[in-house]
Amino acid sequence: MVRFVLMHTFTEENYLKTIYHCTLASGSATTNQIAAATNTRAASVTDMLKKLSEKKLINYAKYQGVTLTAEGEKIAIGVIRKHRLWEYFLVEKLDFKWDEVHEVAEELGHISSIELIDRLDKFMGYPKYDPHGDPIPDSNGRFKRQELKPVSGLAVNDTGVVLGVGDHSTAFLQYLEKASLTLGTKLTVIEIIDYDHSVVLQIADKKLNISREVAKNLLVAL
Amino acid sequence: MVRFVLMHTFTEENYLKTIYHCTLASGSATTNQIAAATNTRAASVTDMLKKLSEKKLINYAKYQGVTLTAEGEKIAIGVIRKHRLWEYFLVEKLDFKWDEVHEVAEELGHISSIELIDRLDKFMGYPKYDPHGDPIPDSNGRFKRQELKPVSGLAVNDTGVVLGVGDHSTAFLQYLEKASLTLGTKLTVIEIIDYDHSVVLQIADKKLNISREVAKNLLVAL
DNA sequence: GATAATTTTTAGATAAGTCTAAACTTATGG
DNA sequence: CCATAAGTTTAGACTTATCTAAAAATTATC
Ligand SMILES: [Mn+2]
Ligand SMILES: [Mn+2]
Ligand SMILES: [Mn+2]
Ligand SMILES: [Mn+2]
Repeated sequence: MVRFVLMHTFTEENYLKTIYHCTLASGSATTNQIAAATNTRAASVTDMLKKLSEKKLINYAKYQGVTLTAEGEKIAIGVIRKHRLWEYFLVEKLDFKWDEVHEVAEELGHISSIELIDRLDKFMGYPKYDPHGDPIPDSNGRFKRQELKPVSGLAVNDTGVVLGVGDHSTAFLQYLEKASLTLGTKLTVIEIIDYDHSVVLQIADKKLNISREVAKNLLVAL
Repeated sequence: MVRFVLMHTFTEENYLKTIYHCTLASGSATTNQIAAATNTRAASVTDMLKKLSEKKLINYAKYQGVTLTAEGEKIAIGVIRKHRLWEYFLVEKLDFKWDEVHEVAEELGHISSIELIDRLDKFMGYPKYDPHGDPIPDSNGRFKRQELKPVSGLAVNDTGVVLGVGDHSTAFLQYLEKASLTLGTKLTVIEIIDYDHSVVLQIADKKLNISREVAKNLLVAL
């Protein structure tokens, strides 16, 4: 099978992507975080960190966690671009639901051809956001991060439009689907229950109560 | 990354597909043939044959070559279905040329999801032939083999329509493209040169001389 | 039918990625 | 400020897929 010069393995790309996401989510990427996210053991992660460090894709000092180098980040963003474009394709062209696409896109996102992904991008009209509201980097790796707030951060009478999720699990996405809390939904906070911090929302002419857990992972633009 | 129960590795699938193609092309699949086709060494092939044999995907007896079992053939045809559907997609939807798609489809053809490929098939309207004229198996693995003849097998005054190629190399496909010998072209044999067995064709209002080598790999329906 | 040429298999290594168990650092809280 | 917990790394092993070199089997040739 084809492997191009300067190509990185499926596995290496996966680690880089994971490090990127960990850093974004929690400000840093530690061995255990990466192990949890990649479903491997800490010892395996350490091995890979050494390898990526030698390839100058991450900055690594024993026991100190890691950050991506410019080159490592470029690769990570490339993988994320592929992943999100494929998710968009699966939902918009092949009629998958938003909770069904992540696993398949995980595989598709490692197909090496850049030509392929650029043509796919063009075919779909250069979409800006994936089915979960996450921004799709352009072919130069540029994208705007949306300024989104979790519903748990809103006050009573605040209004927002659902534009993203903080949890991409099938379970959460299916819950939202069922509750009609899909992307683009406009909502207003009616009440915040003291006892359990659950939130009562007004959506069109209906009221809906969501738990704090849900509120934290439901992201809106004001 | 996801690996399903009863899934086979990328590599195993590749060997099965290669064995299928060898058997079709030359009636049998030998260690050296497989090694040449997969760009590996005979010793590596032997190792894999033992493994596939243990999994009951091939019938293997030392020194005697191999054949696919029913299960092995089913997997091979599944991979071929994916490969050809992706080639169709690349040409019809993403505007790749027929000589550019094989390598990319080689990667895409190993994405595990059956759901994906069935939806892709539907999205494209259940195409019957890939960009090289090869039949695309349906979701039950069924397909009709076309009865095609190489132009080298025609006699003077015979007429045919180009519907397939015997050589899928970039070089050959580009040659055909340049010579306007694309799929669907109608041709008549005007003359067969004794000296080198080259063939003079009448195509619309033009004459074209092709070598015996080309004539052998240009497949037509009468 | 013996010998030479070809093909295939075995033996022994290597590289990538993973694991468990044990050792080592760093962080914490009494 | 040190003892223990938590987090990380090392050591050693395993699996998959590959290789080269050498041995064995098959096939072709005289
Ligand atoms: Mn995803
Ligand atoms: Mn997504
Ligand atoms: Mn092909
Ligand atoms: Mn083809």
